[in-house]
Amino acid sequence: MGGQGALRHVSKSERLSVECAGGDWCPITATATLIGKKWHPVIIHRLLENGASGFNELQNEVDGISSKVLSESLDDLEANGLVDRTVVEEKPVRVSYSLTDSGESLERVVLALAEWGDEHLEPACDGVSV
Amino acid sequence: MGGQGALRHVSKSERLSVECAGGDWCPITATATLIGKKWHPVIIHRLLENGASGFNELQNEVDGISSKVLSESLDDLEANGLVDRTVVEEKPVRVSYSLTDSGESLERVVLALAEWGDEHLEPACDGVSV
DNA sequence: CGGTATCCTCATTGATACTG
DNA sequence: CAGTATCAATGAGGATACCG
Repeated sequence: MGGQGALRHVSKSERLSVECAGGDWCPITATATLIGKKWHPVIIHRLLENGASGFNELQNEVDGISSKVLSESLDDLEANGLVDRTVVEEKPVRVSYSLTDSGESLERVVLALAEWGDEHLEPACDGVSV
Repeated sequence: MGGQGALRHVSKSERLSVECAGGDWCPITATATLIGKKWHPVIIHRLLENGASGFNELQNEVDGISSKVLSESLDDLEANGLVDRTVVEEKPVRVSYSLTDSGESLERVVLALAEWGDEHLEPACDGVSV
């Protein structure tokens, strides 16, 4: 996948540096806008952990999210091709949310987020580093 | 303050999974709250790229940010021990913002963000434009 | 240069309630 | 189970102006 074979010979960090410089489109801001919606990363993380889930199932796992916000988030995520919504025609009818390929590729990001927070923000432990 | 006691050998992903489950403190949300402020990741990225920078210097590099928001962001970042503010007593007096150790450790996160956006959101693929 | 102080507006959330 | 509808509250972000 990722068939944009046009780019070559420029190192990734170089490109990123240039792209975020100013005036240009910035992948960081773009991504942050996409998944920086407060609940999005958690939802994705849950989906990553548990695989396909139903709506209420998801709501239970996220803790604190309202159905409205979950619905909106899912909507947004779906619109951006990150999650897949499938209606399972059984009885009772269920809806299954799962990550698309693109969504799964966010694992690195979400994990990076989680690990950093885990290492630098732990609440119960002593103060933050100096 | 070592009082954490027994630190079991639980895999990292296992811990993260548990921590984000529900009711508990969640490192993902916590981190997202910290650096998900729309401009924070970009600021950090710029600092990562260019090293210590002055206020206006930073404002120029970020493109589009107002002094107010930059000020607030920097404030927030500093309060969370991510950036360091140093007044350089020269002439003319300057202020230098740089990343703390903790801030630099965000490189993985920011890079993950940037790379993902670069690979999945490229504007040319979408037909967005000025 | 390096910020603060206002004011204003739009986006997002949360609570609650209701539906198929 | 899986949402949608409303409404009120919050707050982040932008524009502009001003100060040391």
